[in-house]
Amino acid sequence: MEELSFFEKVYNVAKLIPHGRVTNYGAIAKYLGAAKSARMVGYAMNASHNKDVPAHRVVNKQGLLTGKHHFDGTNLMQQLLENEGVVVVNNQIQDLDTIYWDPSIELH
DNA sequence: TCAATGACCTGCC
DNA sequence: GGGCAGGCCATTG
Repeated sequence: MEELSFFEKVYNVAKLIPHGRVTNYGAIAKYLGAAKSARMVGYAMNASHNKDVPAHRVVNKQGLLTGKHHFDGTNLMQQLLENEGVVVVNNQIQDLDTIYWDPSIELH
């Protein structure tokens, strides 16, 4: 795992996000041991379009779909989340505490 | 090649 | 308790 670059690690963790669950950039960064690198996680998501990474399951800590603008459609990200049972209103995830998934806790 | 930017978060004043 | 600036790695101009 440590042989992989930061981006590779981000991709691996993002792939482990359960169906219908969401997490934030800081949680992934913290799990990777770089809590201050949350920015890089977001940037990695930008480069994860070619990868098999569910970038739509990764949002900011406020539960806002800040990266939705980077998807093809206008509300594609929201559609994908709603398709998994995640309630999204006005680009903001509802019941975030319920569907929140923390890799540092779940994956230990 | 150097400098700036980017789907953010944490810590300090 | 709120606001501001720093930090991180990779990519683009």
